[in-house]
Amino acid sequence: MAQPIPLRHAQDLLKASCHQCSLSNLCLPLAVGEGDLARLEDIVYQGRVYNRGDHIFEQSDRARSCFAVKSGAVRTSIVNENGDEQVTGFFLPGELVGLESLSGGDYACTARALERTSLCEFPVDKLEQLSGALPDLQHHMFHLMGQEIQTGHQMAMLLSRNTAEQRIAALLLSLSSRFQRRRLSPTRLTLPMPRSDIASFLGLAVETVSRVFTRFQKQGLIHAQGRQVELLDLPALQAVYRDNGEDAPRCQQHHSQG
Amino acid sequence: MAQPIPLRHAQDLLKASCHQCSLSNLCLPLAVGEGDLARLEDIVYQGRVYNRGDHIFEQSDRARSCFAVKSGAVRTSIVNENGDEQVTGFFLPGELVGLESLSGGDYACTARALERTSLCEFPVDKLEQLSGALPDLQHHMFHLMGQEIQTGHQMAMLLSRNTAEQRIAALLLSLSSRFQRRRLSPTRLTLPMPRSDIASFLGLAVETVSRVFTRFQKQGLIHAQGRQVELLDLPALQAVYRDNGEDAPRCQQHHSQG
DNA sequence: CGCAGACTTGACCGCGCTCAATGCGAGTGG
DNA sequence: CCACTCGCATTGAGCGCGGTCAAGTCTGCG
Repeated sequence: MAQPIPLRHAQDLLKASCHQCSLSNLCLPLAVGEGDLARLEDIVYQGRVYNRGDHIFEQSDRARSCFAVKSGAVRTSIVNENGDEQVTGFFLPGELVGLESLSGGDYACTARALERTSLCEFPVDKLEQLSGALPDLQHHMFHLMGQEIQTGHQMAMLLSRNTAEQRIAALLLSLSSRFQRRRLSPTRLTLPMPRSDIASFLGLAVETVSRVFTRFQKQGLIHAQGRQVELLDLPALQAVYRDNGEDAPRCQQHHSQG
Repeated sequence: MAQPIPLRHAQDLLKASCHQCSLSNLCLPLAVGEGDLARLEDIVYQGRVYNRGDHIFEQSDRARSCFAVKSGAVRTSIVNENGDEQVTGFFLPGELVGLESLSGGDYACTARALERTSLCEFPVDKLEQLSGALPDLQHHMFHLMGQEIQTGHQMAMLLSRNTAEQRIAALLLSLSSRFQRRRLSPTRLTLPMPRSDIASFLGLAVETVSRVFTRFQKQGLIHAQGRQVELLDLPALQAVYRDNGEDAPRCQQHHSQG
């Protein structure tokens, strides 16, 4: 996190530099050249800190900004007309939250900090202006949004055609590779979210998530204690994700083909 | 593919004008002023015609263009490493296919014509260049992509928290409103896709789709004969989508709350 | 008219949901 | 230091939605 920064004026704090950020190679700065980085720093509010549970933006509020995660973790969720909530995404350091706010209008989801989290804020109007001026930035924004769309389709596939075990394996593998991108261990993770968020995100009941975790543990795939998870056998997890674990088709399983 | 159009020079064929297109108020032209429309027409290949089943682009091919549907209908699908296919979207006249190709790289899905279909093709590189020059166009592209992301989240919600009846009601209502946008009847539709595509899109078995259609018919909500569907009671369909139809909670139903 | 592909209908059964009870820290006050 | 509580996580019992398998039925087309 970003606390031990020497206390200067708030101005300075908000204008800390992307140059020094360890995530600049995962975040927007990677899109622009050295010369243009100053212009990006010019529109960003850096280093805002949120505590666990703090709301970053709220569904139906006017969408003014999108955010890059600097440290901590964020979850987004939507509430439908029925009143029940679904988690739509988890965001780790280096990732952008609220890209869909570039559609203009209001936020389509609510974003909350899952733990102590610091964010950089990009006002959408300025980001749009700057994208018009910097082709590389525009290209990168298109790239990110395109990827977000693809992620959505992958998610739809996961939710509609895969068993509970496959969904959870997929989530663990996704987290693993995203931890690895940040040069953290891909096998020893601390989940930033409770089981209930995992359940909501994957379209399962909490009980099912819990049961699958214990099943994986008994099979020696993971070692889990609360939010501390060790992935003991990545290839096996990938096999679970791909074809539900066993090559021997013991019996018919849910959703075997379409 | 492009046969029964009066034979002129290919040049003329490809440069038919957005000015005259009845969909210009649903499509990209709506984003740019009269003066800039020529520049959009300049980069578009108009009026390419595809027959039912023709592939428009293929997953893993180099992503060169996105497409606007002029008439007919398109479906996109992805094939995962397991080899099974999932339909990820249906596209009707006025809608853009392959927006996620703006991520650069390869197409993440396959697009096929569901019936005789004509499309306008926008090369992504030129579209990107032009977006840099025309802020309104860039804004609109961001808008469209942001909406696509939101649609994905809605889809995830539908797939993970809703019953078969709710999913099918939602699809029918979606089609209804999209037909209405084009000033067609919102209650008498001809489905452009077979049941199997509906099933794949909604994460259901074909048999289930069929059963729900007959159930809806018996309840007087729709009248369906093959792909001809009449929506007899839109409010009731909306009620089904929202809370599974009945105000009396007769018994516990799948996914009642999260 | 017969064949193929799309759609429908029925029988059966399993995954994952609901309901309900229990285990397990962490924070609080006596 | 322990009793109490509250949130989170785990475990068990029971059952329904929707999937698979397997026949039909309908429709268009050569």
